[in-house]
Amino acid sequence: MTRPIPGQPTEVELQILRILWELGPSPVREVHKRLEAEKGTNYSTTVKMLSVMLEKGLVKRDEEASPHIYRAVASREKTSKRMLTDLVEKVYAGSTMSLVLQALSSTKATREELDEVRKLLDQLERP
Amino acid sequence: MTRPIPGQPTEVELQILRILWELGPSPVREVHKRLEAEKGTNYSTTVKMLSVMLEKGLVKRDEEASPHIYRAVASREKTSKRMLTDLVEKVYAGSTMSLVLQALSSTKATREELDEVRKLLDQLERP
DNA sequence: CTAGGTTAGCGAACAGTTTCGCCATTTCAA
DNA sequence: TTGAAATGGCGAAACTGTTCGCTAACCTAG
Repeated sequence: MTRPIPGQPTEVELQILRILWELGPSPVREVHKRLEAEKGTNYSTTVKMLSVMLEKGLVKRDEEASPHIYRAVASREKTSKRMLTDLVEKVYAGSTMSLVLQALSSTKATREELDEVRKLLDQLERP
Repeated sequence: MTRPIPGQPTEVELQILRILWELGPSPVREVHKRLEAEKGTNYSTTVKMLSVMLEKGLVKRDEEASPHIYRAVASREKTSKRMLTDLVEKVYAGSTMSLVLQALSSTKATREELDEVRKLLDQLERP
């Protein structure tokens, strides 16, 4: 398989990142519990994936502590931004607005949420 | 890589879909021209990818015509919607709004574009 | 009709991802 | 202290996606 965009997290890597975002810095055991619940994989797999991610720089770990504590390097926001940019490029040849409109029109939102978007739009228009 | 969601287009498949969306129904040769320009791959590769995509149901082809004419089965909109849903699930555990806000705040938009979003918001609020 | 180019298809090579078995090391309770 | 359990790591197998060489079929100009 080829993942042309280097550094982009793969499927399982993303799954693990999400777990780390939710749990905060955690030992392998904690990450594994979640991962196993989601897909029934082995403890070794979790260890291995984390070590791969460590090499790629997707996570860091505190080796002083025992057991080691892992944490995501990039925030959820940064990661999603990168992934969004990537998706927009791949599907819409770069127009983020097309995607926003697409996303908005295909979701059920509460009035509060829509207001929040409006507020943001106002901010963007007069900085 | 494992792509747990079956039928989701992979990297190159998406690249080809975008070409088909732009060109409309086309023979392999046309698709290949673009793909080669983008990444310098061989004609055989394009043929193979299209046949894989045919099996997956991502494209259809008119076999009467010679050369065969390929066209994307799913529209750009449907595909992006599915991919967005997927991304939102993977990164935000389901909250599309988080993603919209994220996308909006990380892009440069013209006043016209922002107005367009507003218009959509109005529509959504009173149906 | 026929040589040369175009089109289609197959199978195998290759590369990155994911999985796990097995072993070494560490930790901790009895 | 020592044995059982937890932790960490390595390397190879299994998978999937991607690429292409080779061959067959098929047009088409001469």
